[in-house]
Amino acid sequence: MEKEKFYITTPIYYPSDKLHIGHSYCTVATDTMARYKRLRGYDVMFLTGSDEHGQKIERIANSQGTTPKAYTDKVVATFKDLWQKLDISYDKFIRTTDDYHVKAVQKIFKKLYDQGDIYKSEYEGWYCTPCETFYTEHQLVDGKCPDCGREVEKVKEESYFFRLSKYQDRIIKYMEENPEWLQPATRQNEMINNFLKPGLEDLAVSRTSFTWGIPVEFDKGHIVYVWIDALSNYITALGYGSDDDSLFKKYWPADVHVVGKEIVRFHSIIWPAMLMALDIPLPKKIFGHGWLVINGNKMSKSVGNIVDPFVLVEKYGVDAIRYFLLREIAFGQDGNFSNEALIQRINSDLANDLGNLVSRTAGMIEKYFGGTLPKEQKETEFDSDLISVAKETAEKVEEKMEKMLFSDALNEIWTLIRRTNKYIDETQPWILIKDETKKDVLANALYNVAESIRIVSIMIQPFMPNTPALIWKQIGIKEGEMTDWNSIKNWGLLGREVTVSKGDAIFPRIDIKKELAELEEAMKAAQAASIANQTKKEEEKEEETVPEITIEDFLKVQLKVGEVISSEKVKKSNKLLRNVVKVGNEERVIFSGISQWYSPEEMVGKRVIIVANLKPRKMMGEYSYGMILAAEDSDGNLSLATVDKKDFESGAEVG
RNA sequence: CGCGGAGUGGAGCAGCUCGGUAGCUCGUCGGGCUCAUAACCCGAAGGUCACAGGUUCAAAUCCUGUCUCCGCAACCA
Repeated sequence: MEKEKFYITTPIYYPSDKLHIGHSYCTVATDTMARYKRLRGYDVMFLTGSDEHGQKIERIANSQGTTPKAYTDKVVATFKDLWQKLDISYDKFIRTTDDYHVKAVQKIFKKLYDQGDIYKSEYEGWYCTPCETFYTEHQLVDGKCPDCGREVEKVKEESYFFRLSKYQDRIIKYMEENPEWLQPATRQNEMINNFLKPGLEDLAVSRTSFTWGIPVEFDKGHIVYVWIDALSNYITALGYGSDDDSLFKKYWPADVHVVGKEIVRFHSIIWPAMLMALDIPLPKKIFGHGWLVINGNKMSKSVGNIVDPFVLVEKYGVDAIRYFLLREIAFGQDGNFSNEALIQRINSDLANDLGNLVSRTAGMIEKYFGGTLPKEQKETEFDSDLISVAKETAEKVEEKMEKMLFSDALNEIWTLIRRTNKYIDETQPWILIKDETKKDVLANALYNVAESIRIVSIMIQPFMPNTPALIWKQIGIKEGEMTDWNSIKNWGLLGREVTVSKGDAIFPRIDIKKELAELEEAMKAAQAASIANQTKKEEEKEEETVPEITIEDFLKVQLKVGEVISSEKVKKSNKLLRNVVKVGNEERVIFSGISQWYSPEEMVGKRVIIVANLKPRKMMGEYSYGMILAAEDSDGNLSLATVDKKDFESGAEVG
């Protein structure tokens, strides 16, 4: 009989930056599912990759004095390195710069154009010449460039459009008829309410404003924009649009696209519309997972709370990290990441519960029987409950895994681990050993514990690729029939004469206090290194580009001392303070993006230096009259420029 | 009234679709045990299920309203 196929994908990641623990989380989850399906006998295709085109990459490469291809080659190498460290068992890694992908995308584009699903038109936008960037109406800030604040000019850019609107009703209908299609269910409501019901607009699918991308074959100057380029990776990776599409025929439709919640929209609206247009079946499922948040905050470079997976793996090993990610966070929801929680989990679940169970079992078999259990064994009254829990666990784990409820599945496995620890207490081997006539009972008890460990070790395989082998070595079994998934439903498969060889602790306990301190430092060092790298480059660039000015230029800027009369946080903004500043006899409102470093209370009474003749600018619905000066260090921390005499006259000129 | 998510014992979460004894892990306290990685096992304390109304014999669960937090967006002079 031919194996059933299972095609699973991660998003393809954008190499504008290093990958962080959030990307790792997504990929680890996908990998775990892939491993699980392989264990269950499926013919699995697991795809991941990189999305390498676009203006941003072009710019970064330029700023580093290199080519986009050379730049992405470098970053993609670090992707692969990370996946290797995390034991990601992908079957294929697609790069959107791969030539088969490029050709296939061109074909797709042409086909859609020929059949009228793509048409040429132009879209109106705003162009900032210095930044060489297009903006849409709503991206503008007070009618100016959101990047540099300069004037923008209205331009029409020629572009190809995909008839997204045409597929709107079909997508809504599809979602309503297949409520399981987009998981978790709340995401579907979001899509329908936010995007589908208000109405879809046709989608601009080409650009002429940059060149790093896949050219539209029949219209030079146009580059295929991200939608068609990136999304089609899921089919081009299988050879769709190439001479050999046997893999595509075999594996498509995908069984599940695992994606982050921020890109659910693309995968549940644009991608299905494209597939409908191409007359290709839709993926069977889209799973939008949540984010890892750090102490309740989103991970972000500007906050500086990026967690580096390399550091963690280095310190605790892959299996512990993988376990933590999948156990601690309910898949589909946001979850907290913290070093404390990580170590807590490692100590309590891995070291105490699992590691110690293996240790004490191997220890007893060695100590009481010299390493091998005798054949003569006699049942105890506690056996049946342990055995039935083991059987139930196997069923429950399968149930949870089908729904990708990784945390729940692990929870079930740990229930069996705890039950096994309890069984040892119930049977009291250390008492039995004192009675020569009860050797058979003792042997049986230890056998059951070993058998339970065997079953546990099989079920944790998808989550922890390395630990099972360590356990097998200790309880004396080899990979094969005895480690097959189906064998977990078969209590007693392990030979009665178990031979152990006690080794080192699988998961040593961690001194939490000491470790936390060390970890903080390692993270900081890693961060500092990467930030230093960046800022160095930025500084070099700035030094080059900031021209000298004359004293006349400088005198155009009117600096004055102002006294902060009152200050309040601006609602809905995480950086802005609204300050009322007294400058001489007048009071003016000045907004300032410093609330991360200064509380409103602290601000009041400060004598700050302001730019007094700055053109007023509307922010958050109100005008700001001037700018409060602050210094910014290399980490982005701000410190206000103030005058050092506390009651210095406000309104005084600075120069 | 932009959209969405969340508010459950000290912490982190489950339960809410299909109303009916509030559950799990960690932590705390007490006990047991000693084979083991100061581990394991048992027990206890601790919750007006954000708040206010409503439906119902019965609401954490359904309905209405309010508040707070988070994300998207906007902004970050």
